[in-house]
Amino acid sequence: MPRTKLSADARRAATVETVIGLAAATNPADITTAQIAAQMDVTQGALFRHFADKQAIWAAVMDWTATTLLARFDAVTGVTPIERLRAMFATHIDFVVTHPGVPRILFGELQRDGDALGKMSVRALMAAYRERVTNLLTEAKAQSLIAETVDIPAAATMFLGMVQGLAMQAMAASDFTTMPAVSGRLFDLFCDGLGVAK
Amino acid sequence: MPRTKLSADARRAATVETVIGLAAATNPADITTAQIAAQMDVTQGALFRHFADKQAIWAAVMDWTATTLLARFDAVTGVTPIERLRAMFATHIDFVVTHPGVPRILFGELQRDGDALGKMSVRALMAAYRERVTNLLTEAKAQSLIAETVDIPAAATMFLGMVQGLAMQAMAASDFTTMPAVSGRLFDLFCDGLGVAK
DNA sequence: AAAGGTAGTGACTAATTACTCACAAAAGCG
DNA sequence: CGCTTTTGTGAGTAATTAGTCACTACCTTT
Repeated sequence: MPRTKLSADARRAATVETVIGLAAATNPADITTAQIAAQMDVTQGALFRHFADKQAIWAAVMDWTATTLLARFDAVTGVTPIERLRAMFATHIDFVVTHPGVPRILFGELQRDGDALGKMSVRALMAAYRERVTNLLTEAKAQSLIAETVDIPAAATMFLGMVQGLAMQAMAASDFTTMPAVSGRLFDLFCDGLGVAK
Repeated sequence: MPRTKLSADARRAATVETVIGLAAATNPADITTAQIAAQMDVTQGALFRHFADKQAIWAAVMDWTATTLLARFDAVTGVTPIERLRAMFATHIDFVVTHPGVPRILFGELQRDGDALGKMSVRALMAAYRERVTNLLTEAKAQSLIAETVDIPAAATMFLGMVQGLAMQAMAASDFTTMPAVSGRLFDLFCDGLGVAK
C-alpha cells in the first residue's frame, strides 16, 4: 500500500524506472505484472489503470529509453566530429553501465515476432542512432579527418556493432562494470580503421 | 501420429532441428512444448520421454550449435592467419543466414538469470570463439601481417562485436539475407584497423 | 514368431499469469 | 469544508502451459 498516491504521469514514470531496475537482475521475459506491482508497493490492478496492457508497459520503457538516450547523444560536445563520436560512444557505454536492464529489455523486444510495438521502437531507435553516426562520419570525411576511402555505411555498422557486442559480452559475463575500461581501446582501434591521424 | 518411430537419438536430433526451425519465425521465449510437438507430428508427452524438462531441450540446442559451429571454424582453411580469420567470419555469417533461429535462441539464453545451463553454454561457446580469434591474431602479429601495435584483446572484442552487431541488426530488420553483402566490406574495414597490407 | 524393451499416446493436473471490476480512499478544487 | 475526480484495492477469472503417467503399439532380437 502506497503511502501517497501518485499522479498518473508520475506513476507511469515510476513504473518505467521500476521495470528497468527489475530487468537488471531478471530476464525481462520472466518479469510479471505482479512482480512489478510488488516492487512498487502497489497492487497488480493499479498497473492496469495506467497501462492498457502489459505491452504498453514495454512500449513506455522503450519510449523513455529512446528519448533519454537520443537526448544525451544530442547534448554531446566536442570540437571535431571524431571527438563527438568518441563522446557519443562513451555516453552510450555509461548509459548502459548505469542502466544494465536497458540492453536486456532492448534485446528482449528485438526478439518479438512480426511488427510488435516494442520492436518497432527499437528499430526506430537504431535508425536514429545510425543516422547520427553516419552524419558525424560524413562530416569527418568532408573535413579530411578520416581517410577518403572509408566505407561509411560499413563504419556505421561497425560502430553500432561495437556497442552491441560489448553489451552482449557484458551480459554473457553478467558483469557490466568492465565495459568502460575496454571501450576506450576499442574506439582507438575503430579510429585506426578510419585512418584518423594521431 | 508419427509414421515411423524414431530412435531416442534420432528423436532428440529431430527435436533440435525443429526448435531451430521454429525459432526462425517465433520468439524463442514463446515457443511452447506443444508447438514443438505439433511441428514434429508427435504428442507433447513424447518430448518428455527424451528430455527431462524444457530446459534440457534448450541445452541440447545450444550443444548442437556449439559443436557444429566450432567444427566449421576448425575446418576453415587459408594460407595466412588473416585469410583464415576472413574465412571464419564468412563461415559464421553463412551459418547464421542458413539458421536464423540460432542467434535468436542464443540471445534468448543469454537473457537467463544467474548461471542457467543455457547461459553457461553460450558463455563457453563465446569463450572458445574468442580464443580462436585471439590465436589467429597473435599468429598474424608474429608473422608481421598486422601492425605491431595492434591491441589484440580489443581486436578480438571487435571481431565478435561485428558478428553480434550484424546479427542484431538483421533481427531488428527481420531480414538476414543482406548480411553476406555487408560482411565483406565490414571485414575490410576491420583489416584497415589492424594495418593489414593490401 | 514370441517376447521384451522402447517410443509414443492422450487425458489429466497444478501452477502461473494477464487482465477485470465493483468498491474505497485519497487529492485537489471551488 | 464538501464535492468531484482520480488513484488504488482486493478478490476474482479464464486461459495457457510444463510436466505426469498408465496404457498402447511398434520394432528388434533371439
